[in-house]
Amino acid sequence: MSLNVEQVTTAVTRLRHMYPDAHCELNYETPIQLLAATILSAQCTDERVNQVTPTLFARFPDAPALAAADRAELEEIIRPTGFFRQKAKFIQESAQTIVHEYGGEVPQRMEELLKLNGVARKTANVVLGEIYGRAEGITVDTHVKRIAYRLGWTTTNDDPVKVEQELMALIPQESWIEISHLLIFHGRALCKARRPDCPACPLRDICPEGQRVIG
DNA sequence: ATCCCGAGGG
DNA sequence: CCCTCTGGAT
Repeated sequence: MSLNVEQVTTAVTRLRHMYPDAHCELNYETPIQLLAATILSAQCTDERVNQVTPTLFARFPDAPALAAADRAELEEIIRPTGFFRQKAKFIQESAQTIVHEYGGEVPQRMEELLKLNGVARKTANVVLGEIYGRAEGITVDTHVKRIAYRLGWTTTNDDPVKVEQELMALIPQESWIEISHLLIFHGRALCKARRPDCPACPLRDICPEGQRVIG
């Protein structure tokens, strides 16, 4: 067993102890609502997503409503999350496809989810893991990508698909859903993009980046 | 490689 | 001012 595989086991144990409640923090009631919230979460804190989704879901509660929504009204509601024109387009077109092609139900297969405009592997992995408990891959967002690279678990920091493949080869499948939540919580708390708090980090002894930082 | 895009922190 | 936040399409 390679060094990194042992490090992953060690890291998961420590992170689990540090963030026993790590989970998806997006608020939603239904699969289509999670899909919409996840699209909104691109380059945006989930805290801000949760500020707009109550209004969004009150006004457009399901796929038919989102599909038929007035685009300008939809854009206005989600504006604070940034990229609001693209996100409104993605949410509405996905809702229309789901209504017309999938009987109003969010598809349960990766292949079908990836056909939705605005949905790539990150969003598909969130939906599959959160709604159906299915781990076909690993959710690689900005936190997961950054921390995996710092830990030396991946060789690239700019190709999320390659990062996901390398992590899938390194991490046992039963941890695929959990690892993303743990790394996201860790990214927000300590292993931040700007000024990571390495002195407080429980992974410092197994982190090349942490040992380079002074403090 | 570039564009979409707002809000908060340093 | 610059950087970052559960990205994706062109």
